[in-house]
Amino acid sequence: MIFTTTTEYAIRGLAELAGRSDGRSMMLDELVAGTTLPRDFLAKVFQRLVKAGLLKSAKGRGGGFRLAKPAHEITLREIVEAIDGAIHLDRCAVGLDKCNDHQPCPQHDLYKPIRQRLKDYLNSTTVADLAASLKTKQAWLKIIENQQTEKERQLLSVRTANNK
Amino acid sequence: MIFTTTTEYAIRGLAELAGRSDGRSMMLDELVAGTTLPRDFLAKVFQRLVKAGLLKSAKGRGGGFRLAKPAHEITLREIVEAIDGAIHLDRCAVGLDKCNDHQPCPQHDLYKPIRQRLKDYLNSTTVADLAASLKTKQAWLKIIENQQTEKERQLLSVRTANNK
DNA sequence: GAGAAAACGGATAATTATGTCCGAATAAAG
DNA sequence: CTTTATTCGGACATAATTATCCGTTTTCTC
Repeated sequence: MIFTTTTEYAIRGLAELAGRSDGRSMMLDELVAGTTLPRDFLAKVFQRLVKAGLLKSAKGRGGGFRLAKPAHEITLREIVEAIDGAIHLDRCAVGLDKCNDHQPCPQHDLYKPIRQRLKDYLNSTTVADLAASLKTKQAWLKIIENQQTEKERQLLSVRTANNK
Repeated sequence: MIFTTTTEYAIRGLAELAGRSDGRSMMLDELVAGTTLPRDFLAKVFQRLVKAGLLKSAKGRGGGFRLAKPAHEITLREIVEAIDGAIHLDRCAVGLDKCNDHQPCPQHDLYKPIRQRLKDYLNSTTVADLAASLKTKQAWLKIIENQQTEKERQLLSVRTANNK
């Protein structure tokens, strides 16, 4: 509802890159491995990010992608704008033309605080934050998974005992 | 960024209906007159709203559309869900699977308050609010327009004086 | 009952978003 | 210089969204 799938790929791709590259250049195949990111489509997305100045790329053997600046300096807003163009949160729901902060309508003002919080979030959240979140979550999922297999093991041993 | 164009048409159409029908049935041609709403597409959208129970329709001569319940009882959320299906605000930005309130990731929690405010807005804003906003804004635009033509008139009279 | 006026429903077209493929350009390694 | 490995760029394919059209059904009026 908030991001297009293309934008979401950009976000996820950058988060993976920041979280696993340790600052060095990383190839697409490497970056995509172990994720559900679509290789070829992400290639297109990354090309756009290169042109937007968020990524740097190197062709040929040993090439790949790396962030054009530190992860904590790349905001969600920059990513969204690189993909979708300037953010168009300024139209009000009622959708009459000529509605902006200089010519607001009542709905415009009602919606404004929400819009502002969204903007704040987009401006203050960086690729570094996303990478950290991604790592935390992956670790967390791993724990869950282990707990489940442990449960299955116990369940299985009980069944085996009953079948004696 | 928030609503699809189809949803926006639904919102605008309902706002026009609520603001101008005085509770009586209104034909599409009448409702669309003076707006930029696309007649034929809106017809499709309204059909969906009828099926969703937000509108009632009458065929044949003297037919048209009317709200299925009072304007202040129809929320933005109902409209959005009638068009886009159940709201899917529950995925986090990082977009890993299995992310929801029971299995959150850090980003999920950061984004949660924003999501909540959006939901509150969708739940608390009604067609009656939108209709009122629309009217206020139209009146306001009218004033602006008059001010501008007044300015042009003055400017013109100055020019005429200079050309004497 | 005939004609007119309205929403309904299905078909189709146009546009945009998403996804795939492949040769070209580039760079490193042998 | 040849091979290999990578991104780049364009072309193409598919799917979803948005938009338009037209005959059908329903209802009112005369």
